[in-house]
Amino acid sequence: MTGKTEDTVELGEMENSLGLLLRLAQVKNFNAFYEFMNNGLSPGELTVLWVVGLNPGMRQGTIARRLLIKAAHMTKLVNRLVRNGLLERLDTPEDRRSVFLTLTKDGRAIVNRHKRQLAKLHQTERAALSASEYRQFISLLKKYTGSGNTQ
Amino acid sequence: MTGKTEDTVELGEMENSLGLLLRLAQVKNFNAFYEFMNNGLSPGELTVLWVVGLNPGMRQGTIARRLLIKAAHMTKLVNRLVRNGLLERLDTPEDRRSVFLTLTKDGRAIVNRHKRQLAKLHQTERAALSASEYRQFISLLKKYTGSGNTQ
DNA sequence: TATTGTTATACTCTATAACTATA
DNA sequence: TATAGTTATAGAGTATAACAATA
Repeated sequence: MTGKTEDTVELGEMENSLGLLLRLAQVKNFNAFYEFMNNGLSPGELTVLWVVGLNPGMRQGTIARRLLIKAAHMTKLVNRLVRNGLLERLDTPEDRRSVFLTLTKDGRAIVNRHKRQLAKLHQTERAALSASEYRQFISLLKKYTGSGNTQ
Repeated sequence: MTGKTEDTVELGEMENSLGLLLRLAQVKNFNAFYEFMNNGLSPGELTVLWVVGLNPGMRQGTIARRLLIKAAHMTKLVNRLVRNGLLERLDTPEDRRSVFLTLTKDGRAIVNRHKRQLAKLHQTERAALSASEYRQFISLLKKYTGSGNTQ
């Protein structure tokens, strides 16, 4: 199978570059996502729906900060999901600057469907790794990102 | 939930989602990149320059496939780098459809400067991890992405 | 004055498809 | 016919700044 139709690309130190590897990993992960999750939703949209489902009535800014989504983009993303009937903005007397979010019935249905597909996706995602390697991979990612922190 | 715990976002199973963690990691990594690499170049541009430097005269399509850059985007990226005087297209008699790439003098200077800053960046990137954790992190990323393969 | 969210602009990257010029 | 690259279009995500309403 070593047909040498494709040249071997020398990467040097870049082969151990965290930045490049994270990008390659994300592309691979995106492909797996779109293969298993044909909801017509992007990973970002689905994540926001999921988080609103677990935190009904939470301010959109709080969610955006946790997911490292910029405020301007969060507005567009929420607009899209509201337009598609998956998300609702709640007007609140508590703080009338804020926007509080909740899922619609359709939104909850999408999240539940996603939940059932999540297992299949995870199974595919870790095909290249053993169970313990996968656990460690997740653990290191959490440590690197400082996940668990509020911000 | 009576007493709203301030700003604590519940993620549920999403807390162990490879996709979300990869995104959070990439944002963190991008921030580190822009903090240490003030070349006016994006990570993608610098990576292409680096790879061309290590593989002078290679076809741009070959490099694009290895870095998972789509052909259409690669064209724009190369145009930008050529316009900025960092990259040169070589016309070749061998296959006149192909575009072969090489660095200009300025391009080589940028890559060398980047090389010296890479150590500092890597030091920052692994601040949250021990040396052995960092090594394992890289190793797992390579395994997950199938890095080492040509494609 | 500071904060929450919105609007506007611009740029990077992705995804497709149609196109050219070679092979 | 197939391949290498280009062009065009659309959309997602990011970054920044200016802005309105509210606190």
